[in-house]
Order: sequence, then C-alpha cells, then structure tokens
Amino acid sequence: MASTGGGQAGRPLMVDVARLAGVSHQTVSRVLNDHPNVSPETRAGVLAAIRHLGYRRNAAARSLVTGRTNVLGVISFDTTLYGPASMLYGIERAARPAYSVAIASLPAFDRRSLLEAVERFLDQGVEGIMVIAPETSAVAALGGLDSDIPMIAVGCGTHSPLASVTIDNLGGAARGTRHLLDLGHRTVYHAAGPENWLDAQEREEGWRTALRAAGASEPETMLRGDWSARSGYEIGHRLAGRPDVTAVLCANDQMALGLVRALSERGKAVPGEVSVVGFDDIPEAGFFLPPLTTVRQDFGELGRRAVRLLLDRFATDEPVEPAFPIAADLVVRGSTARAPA
Amino acid sequence: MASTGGGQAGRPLMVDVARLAGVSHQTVSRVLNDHPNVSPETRAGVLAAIRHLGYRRNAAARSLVTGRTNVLGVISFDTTLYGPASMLYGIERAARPAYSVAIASLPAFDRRSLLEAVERFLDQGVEGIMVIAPETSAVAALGGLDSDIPMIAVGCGTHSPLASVTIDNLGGAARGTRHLLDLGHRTVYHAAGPENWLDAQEREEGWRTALRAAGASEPETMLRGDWSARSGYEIGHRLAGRPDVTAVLCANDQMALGLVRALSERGKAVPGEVSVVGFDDIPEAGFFLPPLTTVRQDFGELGRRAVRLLLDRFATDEPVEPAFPIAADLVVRGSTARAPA
DNA sequence: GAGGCAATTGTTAGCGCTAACATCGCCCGT
DNA sequence: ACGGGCGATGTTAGCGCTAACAATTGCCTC
Repeated sequence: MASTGGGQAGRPLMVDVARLAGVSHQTVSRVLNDHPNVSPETRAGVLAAIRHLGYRRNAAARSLVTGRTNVLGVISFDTTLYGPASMLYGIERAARPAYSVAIASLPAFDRRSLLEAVERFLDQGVEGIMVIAPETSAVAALGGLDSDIPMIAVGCGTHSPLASVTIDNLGGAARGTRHLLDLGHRTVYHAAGPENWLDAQEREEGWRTALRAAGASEPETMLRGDWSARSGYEIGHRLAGRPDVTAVLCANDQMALGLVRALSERGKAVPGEVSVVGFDDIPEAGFFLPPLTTVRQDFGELGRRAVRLLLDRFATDEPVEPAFPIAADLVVRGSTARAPA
Repeated sequence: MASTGGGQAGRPLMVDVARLAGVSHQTVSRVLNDHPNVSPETRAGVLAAIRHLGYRRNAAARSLVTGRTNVLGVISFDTTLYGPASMLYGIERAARPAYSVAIASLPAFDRRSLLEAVERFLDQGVEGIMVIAPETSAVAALGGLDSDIPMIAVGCGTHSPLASVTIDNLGGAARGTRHLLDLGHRTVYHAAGPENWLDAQEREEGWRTALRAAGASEPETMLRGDWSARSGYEIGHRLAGRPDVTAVLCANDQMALGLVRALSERGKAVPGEVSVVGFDDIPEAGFFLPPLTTVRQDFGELGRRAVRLLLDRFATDEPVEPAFPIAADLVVRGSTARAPA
C-alpha cells in the first residue's frame, strides 16, 4: 500500500483515471469541474476513462477543499401532516439539482430539540437551514440563535424573526369568512388551531378582520383545536347544541372533517343547517361528505420560494424585505350553502 | 495567512482549540472522539476551550480521513402520501443520532429517475440507501444496479430483489376480508390499488386467499384504482347499482373515503347496506362518516426495522433472510355491519 | 525569424482532520 | 534504588481533492 495510490482493489481514485487517460490528475479534475481550457480530445479521453473505471469523486475531499457541501437542511415538526409533507416535497424538488436535502424531524417543539437539530445540521456542514416550524415558541427560539449560515422559516407566518416565506393565511381566512357571510350567514364561528401556531393565529386574525369589515358580530366563545380531526370533532359537539351556529370556518381540513362528523352525529345537516369551510385543501377534501369547501394553499410554490430565498441569502446578508405571501384561494364545494331562513 | 493556521477571523480550527487549551490538536481530537486515554482535567480544559471558541469539527475533513459520512439516503416516490411520509418519518427518527438522512423524491417512477437519484446519493457519499418504492417496475430496476453500498427496499412487498422490510399486506387484507365474511357477507368486493404496486398486489392476494379459504366466490369484476379518493369514488359509482354488493375491501383509506361518498350519493347506506373496510388507518380514518373500519399499519416500526436492516448490511454482506413482515391489525369502527338479511 | 501571448497541461501545496507511531513521565515490584 | 510497563500526550503522515502557480506548446505578429 504505497502512497503512489494505486486503486487496484478499492474504489478508483482520480489519479487512476489520470493514469488510464494518460494525463495528470489535475486535468481530470478540470474535466469534472467543467473548466474551459481542456482540449476536446483530452476531455473525451478522460470521460472515457472515468466511465471505464466507474470513477466517482470523493465528496468529502471535494468539500474539504472547496468549503462547500451542497447540502441544505430542513427541520420540520411532523412530516406526517399534509402541510409539512407538501412543503418538504416542494423544497426537495426545488433544491435539486444544485443541492441535496437533509431532514430532521423534531420529536417535540421545544427549544431544546430545535437547537439540537440545528446543531446536528451545523456539525454536518449544511450550507443553509430551513425550518418548517410554525410554532411561535419555536420561531422565537430560532431568533435567538445565530448560526454562521443562513436560516429561513417556511410557512411560519409573517411575524417570524427570520426571513420567511409564507402563505397568505390572513387573506385566505378572510376569503373563507366572507364567502360564508355572502351566503347570508349572520356571523361565522371559527374552530381555530393551536394558539401558539403562527398559521393558526393568522387565520384567526383573518377571520376576525373579515367579520369586522362586514359589520358582523364576533362570537364570544373561542373554539380551539390542535389541527386533528379529533379536536374538530369535539368542537363540533360543543357547537351542535346551539341553533345560532350556522357557519363555521375551520383552521384546517382535518378539523373540518371531525366537526362535520360531530354535527351529523347530532343530526345537524351540513350544509343544510350549518355551513363549513376548511383550510388547506388536502387531496381528500373533495371526497368528504359533503365535499369540503376550503381554502387552498400552494405548497409547491412555497417550497420553490423558500429555496430561492435561502439561495438569495447565500449571496447577500442584507435583511430581505418580506416577500408578499402566497395567495390562498377559496375552493367552493358542497359544504357551504345559503343561510337557513 | 501563514500555514500556522490561526483562526482569528473565520471559524476556529482544532489547532485553535488546542492552543487555547494548551495541548496538541491530537488531544483535542481524542476528546472529541471519546478516546479512553485522556485525563479528566485535560478533557475538561479542552471542552472548555471548545465551548469558548464555539468550535465545530469540519465534517468533510473528518469523513475524508475516516471514510465515513454518517449519511443515509432515502429515495421515495411521493412523500405527500401518508404511507411514504410516515415511513420517512419513522426512518429519520430511527436513524438518529448515528446517521442523518438525506432525501430524494422521484418525480416519476421510471428507471431513469430512480437511477439518477441513486447516482446523486452515491456522489454525495451516503453510506446506505433505502428505497420507498412500492412499484414493481422500480423495484425491478433496483435489482439491476449494483452499488458498492448497501441498499434496501422499504414497504415494497416481499418479492423485492433487494433485502426489504415490509408490512404484512397479505395478512392484513385477509383479516379485513375475513372480518366482513364473519359478519355474514356472502362475498367481498375489492377496490384494488394500482396493478404495478407491490402493496396493491399483496393486498389483493390476501383478499383472494381469504375468500378462497372461506369458500366464498370471487367477484368477477376487478376494480382497480390508484390510491386516490377520486378513484375510490369512481369505483363506488360503478358498484352502487349492484344489489349483490354488500361488502368492499379497499386498498387504502383514501379510496374507501371516495367509495363511501359515491355510495352515499347513490343512496346506499354504509354500513346499513354496504360494509366498507379500508387499509392504512390514516389519522382521519376514525372521523370519516361513518368512522372507518380499517387495517392499521405500524409505519414507525417499519422505519425502525428498515434502519436496523440497513445497519446490519454494513456489518455483513450475506443475503439476509427475509424478516417476517410487520403485522397489520384490523381496527373495527363503524363502517362495517352484519350483512343485510 | 524572434518575441510574445494564449491555450493547454503539469506540479506543488495545502484544506482540517484522524490513525499510527514516538515520546515522556510515573508507578510498580523486588 | 532501578528497569519494565502503561497511561497520557505529542509528532508525523496522509485521506483525495482543488487552487494557484509553473511549464510547455503552438501560433501569430512585425
């Protein structure tokens, strides 16, 4: 095993390719990095040698000398939820082929696990971090830490201390609310999401704004769930007894599903007696009973914008002016109808 | 900028830590790698210096010399689907803290994009690859390629050419079918998944086996969907007209959702006239109308086993005997009832 | 036809770390 | 009191690659 570096057994090295092609290893490197001054014949010869040997660059050696890893880290809470899963998907698609994406799922949303995840990524040498962490506390925690690498928040509302990309929760919720108001409902109840989630807060705010703008009174009872169908189900049961409830805006589609189920268990017809609007437009929403009217989010676009934003941060350190949020459009299906007379 | 390597400006180096702690860089390395022969005081001093400087090892340099990257690659088709998303989640959780996980989502399931993803991972230097690719063609493609690194299939049925970890689709489907038969239904229809998906094939096989075992006749019409609620909806409409249809086993919960919707549109009561069983037990399944009886898969366990299997492959190259599949249990809810008399 | 310049290729020196070997001091038994 | 051995630390040599510089060639200009 002399230092002449023969790759008889193990993986071939650049020097092996060089020897086979009859050039220096540096020329091989030039070919691989698309340097301009390599003659076509040489390039062809090197390429042939590479193919012949099945040569593959050692990524570690490469990053060691270039100082770049071409890896982006994505931290997410629960990639099983449709929203985060879709964002992740969008991000990965957008990052390719320049970057590959490493993931870290948080077991919980406390500051500690968040920092742990960031640490892991930093140790791994990722070039940038995206956080799909729509919880206020988590986002606040992010604000505190300063890594040397760029970090952005995805879908974390507009109040994030980090540069962020977000959906227009306000506008979407307002649109949903207005739709119900336009159908003649006196007011609209809101089955809100968890208090400490930014998206939930913004949707709530959008709902409240729309109510005020229309001069409708805001229901006193605050109904709060946790995104799950179960929580929507519980809210549904609380609401079922009240005859004044004719319209409900839900913080997401799962909650709407649970709510509709509870309502129907209690003999309340949807949309006959109560109209329901969801949020997200998960793929199944159109097949609920009744098909759910909901607010659609474009997660793919969100992912693309997130990657673009992060890449921008590589170039400049200036605080980016917050890009306008991505529109969330109303999709009218069968769960909403004119208010009963 | 001499080679003495002072880190006044940029990130601190190991040698900076060493200088501050008054030891050699190798001792710092020993501390970081938990080598036994370091005195407690020295260790404490080094640790203090590390904290003081905010030192972080360069992962590239480390991998270059150790030959290890501690990265696992996961290739998946559509991480937006509940199944793949859950597996991914389980894998990431199980891989930590020894490995970090890089992902690649395939835009399509052809051989080319699959190979491309593998190439990318190989270039990146991952130590092992997991494929969540439950399509026959994809799995077949995998069989062809030989990478130097271990590669396993996750949730790809038992007929995979690769070592694989899988859910007991056969048993699960059989259990669901038997449940319906036990309720007095003469036979059970099957809304199958896509023909070229291994899980779909196995579920179909399990259904058929259970039917045969019970001496029930197999319906002639083959109903095939694509996992989506929409396809279930279409199948539901095809089935709604037939009075002999009293029980349907669906290939997944989404299809069950669509099917129930179609049935109810056509005035068929579930479970009064038709009993329906799903597969997966997605979180919303319990809140469908009616709550869905379904077959639960333990994706977390699947992820853990997948990681364990891959780690085993690092140790030995021997073909692993296929581990028995993970049990899929029936969860009885409200969408199934005794056959109408 | 000599000087010069550009295009192409080769040579050298690290990137920051760990493994192997070398060294030092200290405790032990006798 | 003295040598053997071991625990703690330092020194050296790369890991495989790219960037900077050096060298060679051919071609053009005056």
